Amino acid sequence: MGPGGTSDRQGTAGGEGRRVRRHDPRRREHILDAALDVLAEVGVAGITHRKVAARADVPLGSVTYHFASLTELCTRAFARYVERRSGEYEALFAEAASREDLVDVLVEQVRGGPSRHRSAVLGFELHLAALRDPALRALTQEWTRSSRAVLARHTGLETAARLDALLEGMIMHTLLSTEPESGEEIRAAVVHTLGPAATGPLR
Amino acid sequence: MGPGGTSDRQGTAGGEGRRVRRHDPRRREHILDAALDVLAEVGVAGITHRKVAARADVPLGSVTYHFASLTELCTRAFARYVERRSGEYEALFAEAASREDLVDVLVEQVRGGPSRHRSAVLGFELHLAALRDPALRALTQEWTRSSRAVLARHTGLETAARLDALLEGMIMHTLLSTEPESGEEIRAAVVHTLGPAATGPLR
Amino acid sequence: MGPGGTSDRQGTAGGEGRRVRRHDPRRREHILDAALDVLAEVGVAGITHRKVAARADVPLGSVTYHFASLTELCTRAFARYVERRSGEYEALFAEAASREDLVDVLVEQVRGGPSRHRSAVLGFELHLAALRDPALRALTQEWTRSSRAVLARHTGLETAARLDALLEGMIMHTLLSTEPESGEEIRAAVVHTLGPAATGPLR
Amino acid sequence: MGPGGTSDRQGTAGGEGRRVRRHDPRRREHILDAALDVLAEVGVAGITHRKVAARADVPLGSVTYHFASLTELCTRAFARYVERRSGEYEALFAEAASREDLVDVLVEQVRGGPSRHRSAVLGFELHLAALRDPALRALTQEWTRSSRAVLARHTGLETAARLDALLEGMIMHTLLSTEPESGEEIRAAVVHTLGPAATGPLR
DNA sequence: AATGAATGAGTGTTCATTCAT
DNA sequence: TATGAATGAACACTCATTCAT
Repeated sequence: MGPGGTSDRQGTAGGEGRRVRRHDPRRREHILDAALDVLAEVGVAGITHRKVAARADVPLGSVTYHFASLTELCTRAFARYVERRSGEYEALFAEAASREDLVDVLVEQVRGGPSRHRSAVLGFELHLAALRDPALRALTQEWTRSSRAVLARHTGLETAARLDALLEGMIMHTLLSTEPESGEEIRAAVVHTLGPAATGPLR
Repeated sequence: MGPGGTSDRQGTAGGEGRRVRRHDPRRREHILDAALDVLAEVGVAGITHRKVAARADVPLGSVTYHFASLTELCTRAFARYVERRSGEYEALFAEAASREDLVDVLVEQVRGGPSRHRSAVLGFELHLAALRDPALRALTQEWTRSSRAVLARHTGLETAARLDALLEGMIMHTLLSTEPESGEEIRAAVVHTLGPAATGPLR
Repeated sequence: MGPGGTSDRQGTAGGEGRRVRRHDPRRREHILDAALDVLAEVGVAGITHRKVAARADVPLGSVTYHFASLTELCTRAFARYVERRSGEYEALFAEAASREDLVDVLVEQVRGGPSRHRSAVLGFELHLAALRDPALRALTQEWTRSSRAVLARHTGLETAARLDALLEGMIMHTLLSTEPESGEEIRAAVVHTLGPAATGPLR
Repeated sequence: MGPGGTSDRQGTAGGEGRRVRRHDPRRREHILDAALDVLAEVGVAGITHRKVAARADVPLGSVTYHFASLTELCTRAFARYVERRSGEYEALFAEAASREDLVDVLVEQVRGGPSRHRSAVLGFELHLAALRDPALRALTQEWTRSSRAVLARHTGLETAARLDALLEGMIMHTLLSTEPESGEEIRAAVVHTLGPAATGPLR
């Protein structure tokens, strides 16, 4: 789509006068969120400046102005994702008081819903991209470290690592499975991986 | 890239006659292998007809002649990957006679080497692509089914599913980790997931 | 001007059906000539793929297909210029039988007309570009060598070199001068630089 | 380039306070000198506001604030060049007392060194630009007039014009030649063009 | 007076795909 | 059957210029 395209927002149409919106201090963050949306939808393989600009309802030039390259945009967007997701993750498990709570939360993570779906897809996108871009490796390591730390508070370090891997694999399989995986199997796997009740420092 | 390009094979010609290779019945497979190489290197995000043609040392037109679209090329290449990988996987575990053998093989899968690396990357590439392309979903399901079946011959179905997920997660983590994960932790996780010795139908 | 622009030639308009013109074996040369036109008009500073395509009445993709980069296009175009100009130059002086003829031809070179103008501008354009691009240096050296050789046939080598430099400077000054330089001064300068009649090997 | 850029001066800031330099009356001239540097390096073809701003260590906005357009910036920069160069030229020849001195100075002009290189490149850049921009024509005429006047004080007008042209051509050839032209040839050409000793009004 | 933020036009280039041979 | 030539759409990115502050 060129500058003369029809789906750009610079047409003369639209009586709203939606024109002047200079000096939006949140513009950068706004663009990053749009980039995450695009990444969730079409992945690193499909992201373009134009898609991000359209999603953010921002001129194309604004995206290239705020981020020196598409690569940098992706990197920053993924960083935002990790930061945000780490917070959510922490909050999620902070509320788990009993072992049963813990299991419930873990199962919920795997079964997911629409919002979990987006988050999981972004996570895998990041992991795969990090395989080829060392600059992203820092992010995946930070994410692994922080998610294990959260789990370890309930289970001990060794179990946390196992659990982390198990979740990663199960989430992917769940996302790909057409028939919804029965909750029972997931629960059984989680419980088994958690091991005997006394294992963790869960009071 | 046209005749002005620098990386094409044409133009310099030379009298060697290395030009005529008409009617190569393996041409199709040759191209698919090249496509897998490219996918391993740059992923779905970076694959192009031209890169595949260059890798296969084949004219650009040959790639589009044998495959109607880039998407189809990727799909067929992934199918080839799954087929081949399934065979390897089966062979790998067929030799495991004792529980100890089984553990060894599993650990080896995770620790991987260069050749495992390529295979793992392709696997994740396929999984991620399948999240968005239903046509690929059939492949991931076939792969999951077959790998679980192989494992189940040693462990029972339920354990196989767990193990499968655990491997998936651990492989990804190992690929991304900078410091080489200690073999001990991997072994411990595998053993724990396998459960008490008597669980499986391992004769 | 984007793909949706109005001055591109891919519009649906024009009942002529001027569409199919595939397989023009002279396409490359045609583009090079167009590039020289553009270079003469707007210089290295102003040349673009699109201007060349428009001038050649050829799709944009055709230009990038035949030449890997704009730099290569310019280089090849300049090479074509030097080759052509060398031939013209040689022919021009081949006809000069007497010393008077020689002077006439030289004066004519400086006074120039519209066609000389274009050629001179291209020459300066090439010289300036060659100052920064070593790849073009080969062309300017070839041109200098060949033009001096042509002159030397009438004057001896040393005089040829002087004459060559004098012409270069005078042509530039003439091009830039608003009032048309009197032919007399030019002639006097040429005669003086040629030196006493007996100098050259002009029988 | 925006905040995402890597070569901008902002962002890293630091507490040095190297930031406030308001009301610098020499700012304009500073920018013009930077523009000349850029023109010498990349020519009219490559100059941009950003490169000039970077070279002058000045905010981008400062360049567009002081000069209404890039064209105007170039014009003013070239004007500065001509003015300065005229002064230098005059000073150079003012010291030439004898005909031998004169020849020495002229030869030195052609053989040049790094500083002459820059100056010569700028001169050719200006000449070529003036071919297409009548606004610059005034500058080249002024430069031609003044350089001829300087020479004419030693040689008479007619010889000055010849000499001027010869120098222009020889300088360009020297700049482009890979092997350093022998000083002898240059000297011989200059002496020949100067003509018999008595020609000029050189006391 | 001065500048950071912003944007629309346009650039070089890549590439999937089509087509004549 | 196979392929070199061709092309239109899109892409990442640059930049002159404008404008609010």
